[in-house]
Amino acid sequence: MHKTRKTVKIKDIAAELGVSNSLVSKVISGNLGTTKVRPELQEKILKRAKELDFRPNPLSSALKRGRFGAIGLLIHPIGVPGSELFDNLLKGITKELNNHGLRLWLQFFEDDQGFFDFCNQEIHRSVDGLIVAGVPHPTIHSLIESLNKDGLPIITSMRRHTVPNIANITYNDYLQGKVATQHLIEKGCQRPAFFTVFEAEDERKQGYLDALSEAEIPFDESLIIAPTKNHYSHNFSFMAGRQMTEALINCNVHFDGIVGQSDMQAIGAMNTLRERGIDVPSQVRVIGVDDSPFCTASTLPLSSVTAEMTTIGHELIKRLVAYIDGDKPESLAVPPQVIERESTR
Amino acid sequence: MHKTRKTVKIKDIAAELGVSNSLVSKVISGNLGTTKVRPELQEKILKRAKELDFRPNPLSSALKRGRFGAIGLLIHPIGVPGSELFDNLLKGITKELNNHGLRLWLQFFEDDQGFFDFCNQEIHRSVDGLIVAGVPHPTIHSLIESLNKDGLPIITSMRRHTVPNIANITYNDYLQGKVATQHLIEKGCQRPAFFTVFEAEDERKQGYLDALSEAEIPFDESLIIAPTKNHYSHNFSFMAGRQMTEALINCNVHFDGIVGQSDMQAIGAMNTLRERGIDVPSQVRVIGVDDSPFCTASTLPLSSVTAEMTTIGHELIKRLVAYIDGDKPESLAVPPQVIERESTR
DNA sequence: CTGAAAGCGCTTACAG
DNA sequence: CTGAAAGCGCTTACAG
Repeated sequence: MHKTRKTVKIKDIAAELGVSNSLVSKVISGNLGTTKVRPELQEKILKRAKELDFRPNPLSSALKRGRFGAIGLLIHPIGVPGSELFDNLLKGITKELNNHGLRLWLQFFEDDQGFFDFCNQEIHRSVDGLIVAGVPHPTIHSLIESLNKDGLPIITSMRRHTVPNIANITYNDYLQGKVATQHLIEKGCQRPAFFTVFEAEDERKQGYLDALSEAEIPFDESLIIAPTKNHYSHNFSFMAGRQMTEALINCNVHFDGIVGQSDMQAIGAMNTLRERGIDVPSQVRVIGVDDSPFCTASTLPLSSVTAEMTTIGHELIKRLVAYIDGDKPESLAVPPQVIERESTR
Repeated sequence: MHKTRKTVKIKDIAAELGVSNSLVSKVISGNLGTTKVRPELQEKILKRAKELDFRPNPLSSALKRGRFGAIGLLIHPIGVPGSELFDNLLKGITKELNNHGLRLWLQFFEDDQGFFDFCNQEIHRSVDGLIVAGVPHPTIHSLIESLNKDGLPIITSMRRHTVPNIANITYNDYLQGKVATQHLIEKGCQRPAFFTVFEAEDERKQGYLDALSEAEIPFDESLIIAPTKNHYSHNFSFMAGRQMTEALINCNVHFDGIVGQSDMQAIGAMNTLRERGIDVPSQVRVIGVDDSPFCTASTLPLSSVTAEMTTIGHELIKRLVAYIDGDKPESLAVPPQVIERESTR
């Protein structure tokens, strides 16, 4: 066994100064309550505590208070590889947690089983609140609901299939589609194509349609195109972007812009366009989604629409903290920004 | 305040079954010690605990046992954006932690101040061991050493400037340089160029030199090239790769391969080569480092050498767990793999 | 075979 | 002005 850590305890200080444990605890925590203490004694206690670098054992405090001073983050790590969406979320969460003096328990889960395992691991028994993020399968929804009903404050950050009665904070698909399209229109596009994904509903597509109609540009069905294969990792890929671009060209569709569903798709599109002798941005302007590191790594820097994951992280914590204090939070879809680069200049 | 969570406690079960708290605790934890219990009573206790979904409060157990059942991870998140090195590390760590039934406290720090703040946040008072990862400034070394001397098991995962007397687990720079070069030589390169970075010592370069000499290829100084600007975020960038490639071409250096210091550099190089009408891989073979998502997103898929971050994560936890149990661990530099793609075929 | 009791290190309502 | 005492929910050496 590793050498045990020596730690200063309240009773050590109390014994040394000849006062009670209670007084030391109260002075140090600042929770005097009805207690009065002589300023010079208070001073003396604080001074000694500082000298000894005393810190209350968080376990004992938590046990006594019934608060853990911690929140749990349960992540289902699906996302476009390299997009850094998850990294930015984590950055936002940890930063905001520090503002509240809270700590973070982190756990990943790959599938439903992983989520059930988590519930068996009792992390939810060690936190004051929980965030569940990712694109998990709806089978875990009832478990999330039941944890919440048992009194655990929970907020999710899921893209689809939100849990009934649980606030959800995520990016704004609708506005992402809309502002990306508006950006192309502002730059002069009259026939922007739209890459879609293999899904029943697509809010981004609605954003695209609304942007067109607000600009009084007639909608042409042939400008909407989907990948040929329905698999999550394929839908947003480089190859999907290439395939859809090939398809547009081969079908002789006239288009002067492309709204991708990811930066990877958009870069795939740019490469195909270039190979076919079509210039970006003079002949076709291209914009992606996520504002990932790929944008500045491609041959021609790619314009993109942000996902605002850092902001989402901040909001998750702010609202979870309020929730723990009794305010049931509202859902939120954070509006995106357009980041303009050479691909749409 | 949010509705308090109702939880089943040991004494609830004990009261209900008319036995002592002690017996319930012992039966459930499986630590009977010298205690004997009638099988049918044992059965009854376990059955009821299961029915009520009883889980011991981890805080109480930890307080009593003096073990927290948790380890801390303190990350200094520098790394090539989009490389996913950090994500993979985290994946390895969390997976291995689950095997040991341990939980993870996560904290980021941007600079020295962040590290000191962390130490004020007492996370190290709530964990059985600590991992410090990244490329932090050496000013925090003494603090790490002193935490360790106070009895906290610590392992680092740092690239340079390891802390004296603290085991360090990271990727193997030397072998990365060597196997990348060997791969190019196997593919027929006789004059591979080597991108270096703006640093005093460069283990990868030594790997390159040894690979050449083992293959009896004479070393030509003009094949070694560095970026023109010394800034961390520039050293490994796309633009650095372009600049170094331009420089090689402009100086009329004859070369038939490139070993990059990152995938971004290598992709920058491939783009420049292509623009200058030089074919990859037939005229110049290119290989990167990190095996990041960029490799399959570039126009021509890029061969790369892995960083093995998931393995590093596993090893960190395995060794930290052993350390907590009393075995002071050794350092380790995990050997890389070559992932062959079109850029070196 | 089983339980009473002490204790992990705090916090706080209550009594002087 | 200050302290004794109870208690958070477990665990375990010890006594029957």
